[in-house]
Amino acid sequence: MNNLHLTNSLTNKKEIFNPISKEKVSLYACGPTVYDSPHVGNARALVVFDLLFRILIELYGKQKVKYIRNITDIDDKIIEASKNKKIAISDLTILITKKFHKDCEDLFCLKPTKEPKATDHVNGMIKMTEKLINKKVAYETKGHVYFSVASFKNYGKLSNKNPNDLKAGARVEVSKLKKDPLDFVLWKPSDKNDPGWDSPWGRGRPGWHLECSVMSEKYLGSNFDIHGGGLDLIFPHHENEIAQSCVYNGTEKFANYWVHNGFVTMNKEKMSKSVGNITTIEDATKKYSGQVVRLSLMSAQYKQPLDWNNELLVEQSKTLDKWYSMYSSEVSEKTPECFKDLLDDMNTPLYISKLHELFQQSQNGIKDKKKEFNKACRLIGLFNESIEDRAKFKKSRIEISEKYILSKIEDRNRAKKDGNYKLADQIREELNKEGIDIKDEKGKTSWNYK
RNA sequence: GGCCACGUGGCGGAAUGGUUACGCAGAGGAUUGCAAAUCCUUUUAUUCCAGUUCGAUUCUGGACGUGGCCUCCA
Repeated sequence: MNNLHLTNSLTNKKEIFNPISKEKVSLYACGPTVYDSPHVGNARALVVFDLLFRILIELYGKQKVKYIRNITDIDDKIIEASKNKKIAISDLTILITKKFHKDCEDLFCLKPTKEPKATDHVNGMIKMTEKLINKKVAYETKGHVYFSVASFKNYGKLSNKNPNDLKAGARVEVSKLKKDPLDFVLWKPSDKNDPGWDSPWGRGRPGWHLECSVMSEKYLGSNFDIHGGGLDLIFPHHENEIAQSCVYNGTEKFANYWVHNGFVTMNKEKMSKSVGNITTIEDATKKYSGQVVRLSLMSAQYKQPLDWNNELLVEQSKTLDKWYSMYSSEVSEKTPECFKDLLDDMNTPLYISKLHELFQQSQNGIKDKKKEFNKACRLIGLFNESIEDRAKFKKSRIEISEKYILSKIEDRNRAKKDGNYKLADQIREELNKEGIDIKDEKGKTSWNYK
């Protein structure tokens, strides 16, 4: 496979990816709402689109790919969280944004080309709302502005939903201000104490969907290549984005390809804050390291569910330990052969199986395979930390000192010399329990953090 | 109720109209004082029923099961 293929949610089919221009390839991914620590579910989307970014860079060149990932820093959940935690909104959003950036770094995600914030684009959102009202697809009632879904003929195309079915199945309390239960908010009034901006409809704040329409248009144009996000954003978020943007821009097409990642689950159930079954990225990376978390997130193809459990993490940990024995700063220049597996709708499990193969060939000393293996690992964001840094991380997890370890090893070697293998084995086992691996090779004893 | 995805060996997880995935675990061997690590060899699978076909795990239909969206969510 020489061309990138992606499953396009618009058609629900795997399609050949043809960018609008090879000189300017565009990717927009929905970023976090900064109200609470990001969890592993968020990490999956982060890693999936980071990987897609890397693939596009490999294909078209770093300078030619634009990757925009927004930060939602105004939202009802943020207001609520700031009240509950008794923290000022700006303090909260700054704190969580910092945490998010730390998580991105720990997971070895490349920085997006731009990371626009919603609050920096409120004017654009007001302008978009005004234009939608002028175009008669939006209406104002009592300081609220709604988008009229009935005025957009393609509504439901992305999520494969029939607006009539949606009405029949509506199980949410519908605001009386709406003309139609399906209509969604572009602008709403803010209470005195809540954040708000002056607008033609009074002091208020934007609806959630609006920001992505405004920011994608500003940085990528009215028609761009790929829009990504989690499966749960298809409806209503992305559906509403399409409706707004197409009417606003007067275009038929918004994003040409929609790519959606599957969920991380816990015991087969979706990991989500509302269910309460979350692991934060911070906790996961502290316990297992960012690389192991990253590798684990790539162990299933991005559209499939991925169950998060200790066995998975332990297994990937072992794999990475093994692979690190072939770590090298000498990296092949060439794109590895197995890159084609990534081109096939980002088939990471197949790609990883090729890494195992390359590892084995490197181990067996086959020419240039070690360089190729190192290149292939780096291509998907692995091997970004040196052996020393990795050892440092492992060291941070154990309590005993290096001095103590060395003295114990000396004790053990003495016991071995004396033929007291029982004592030697006992010492080895003790160190093992403390998180230290011992090996005797060619008459020399070496040790490593587990 | 509407729509969608999925059901592969002990576990995770790819692929495929006929032929080895891969990893972990298990078994045997090399190595080792014994281990560990590594290498070599190896056992185990396509939910059920019907159809299309010379042949189906793969295509079609149905059954059963699991999960998701339809409300904030990655």
